Amino acid sequence: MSVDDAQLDRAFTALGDPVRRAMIARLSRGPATVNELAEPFPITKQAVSRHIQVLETAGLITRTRDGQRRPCHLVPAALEALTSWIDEYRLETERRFRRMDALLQTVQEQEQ
Amino acid sequence: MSVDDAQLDRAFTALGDPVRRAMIARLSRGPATVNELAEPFPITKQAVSRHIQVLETAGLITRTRDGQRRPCHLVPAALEALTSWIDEYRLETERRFRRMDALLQTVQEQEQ
DNA sequence: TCTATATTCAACATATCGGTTGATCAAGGG
DNA sequence: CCCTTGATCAACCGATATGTTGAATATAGA
Repeated sequence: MSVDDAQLDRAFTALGDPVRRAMIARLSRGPATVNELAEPFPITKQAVSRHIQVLETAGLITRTRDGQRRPCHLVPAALEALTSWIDEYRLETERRFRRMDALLQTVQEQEQ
Repeated sequence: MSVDDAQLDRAFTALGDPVRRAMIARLSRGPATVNELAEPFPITKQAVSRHIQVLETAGLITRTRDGQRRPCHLVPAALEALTSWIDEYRLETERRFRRMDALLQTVQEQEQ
């Protein structure tokens, strides 16, 4: 289950901001409204509202309705898509390193 | 082994660009110079050079020297730090979902 | 219905980003 | 000692990001 390039752009860029990462951390403990998410930050509700829109556009959160509130919910599958992308290249690199180590080992044994 | 907030900013932001992600993909298959990394892209070498600096500042790559070349190498540990950050919150969310499912199950059984 | 609360929209200022061109620096090879 | 090659620095430009304030919208509740 992979996502397109533009969606990866939006998701990684969304995580590149400390306010939005703090919101992710908060939402991992349960849904929260705009006001609740805004509480820890010294910025306006409007600014928070836009951070939330960035996270939603990136697919990292979804929003429901509860009267006049719009609770936000984390989307674990979206986070998983990001770790999958990263891991593909990290694991390839680590495999390559191990092959190099093994080769070096072999060469050293030959020399003896 | 965690990294500070500003470093996470830089690393996630660095991954939020398709050119830089393509460079990461390329480097997972082995070291490459600025010219080699520039080859697939219709942009100037200077622009590529700056993308590389962004990746280096983010700690995602390191650079060695080979004569006048400056080969780039992927740093798997830096990638691992990012997946760890993401996974912490994804796993917490998934655990919470499972607790909610279990609770719902219990309630439904009570009703019968 | 009137008012308060939750959220968003619009317009604006400022900063950063990603690209360009042109100049510069550093190392190698004839 | 030149000249080429690899890479970077500096100045500039247009687009986008992040914050502000003020107005608008929508639902709740007396």
